[in-house]
Amino acid sequence: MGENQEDMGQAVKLYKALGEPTRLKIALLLAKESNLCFTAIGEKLESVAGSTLSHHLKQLTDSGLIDSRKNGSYIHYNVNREIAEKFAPYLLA
Amino acid sequence: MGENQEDMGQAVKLYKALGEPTRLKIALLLAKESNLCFTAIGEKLESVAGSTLSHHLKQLTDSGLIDSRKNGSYIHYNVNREIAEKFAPYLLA
DNA sequence: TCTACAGTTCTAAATCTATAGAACTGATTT
DNA sequence: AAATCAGTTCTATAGATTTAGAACTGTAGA
Repeated sequence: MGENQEDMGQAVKLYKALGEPTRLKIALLLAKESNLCFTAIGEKLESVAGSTLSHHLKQLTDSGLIDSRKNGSYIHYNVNREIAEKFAPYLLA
Repeated sequence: MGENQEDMGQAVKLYKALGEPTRLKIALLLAKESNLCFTAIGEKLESVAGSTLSHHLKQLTDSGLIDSRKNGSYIHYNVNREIAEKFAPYLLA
């Protein structure tokens, strides 16, 4: 087969991350607007607690779909476009 | 935005369907070999009860990712390639 | 230094999901 | 008709997931 086990593991994580409405929204937000930080993302979602948002962002970054860069006390998030194209180009459409 | 609510709903269902190891395996199996029927799929997975397999196939078909065609007492399954290309081309790689 | 802000971790509760056994429907074969 | 095979539905259970409050860490600013 063309696919190996590591890929399968990453794919499951990534699709599981996207298979939840709030996280899919976050991914779509970040695909549209780069470099949003934690608070900015939270403001674009209606009523999500900080602890919940943190949990969702962790799953998305753990899957490899989004990258984070720390700048001072802010963390900026971006979609990893190479990964998105391979696994979920719908995000970039 | 380019994405509408219906698309979001379908996308969540589809990614949720793929975000589980057994279902991802099924999708990869079907991407590689077309027209497998229920029992043939079950045989390619190690130890999955029929009721469980039925449940998984329902989720995959409900998401639109796989199609089913009844032929006598058999049901044959196939990946919907148009949907796969848009949402998860990784399956076809 | 003290306060405020950005984000994380801990803990707990409610909900959801995966799983399979048993009983079922409907088509096929003998 | 009776038995068999393909697949579904019902029911129950163990485990995972989502959610948020509270307490926390680290950075920035007054």
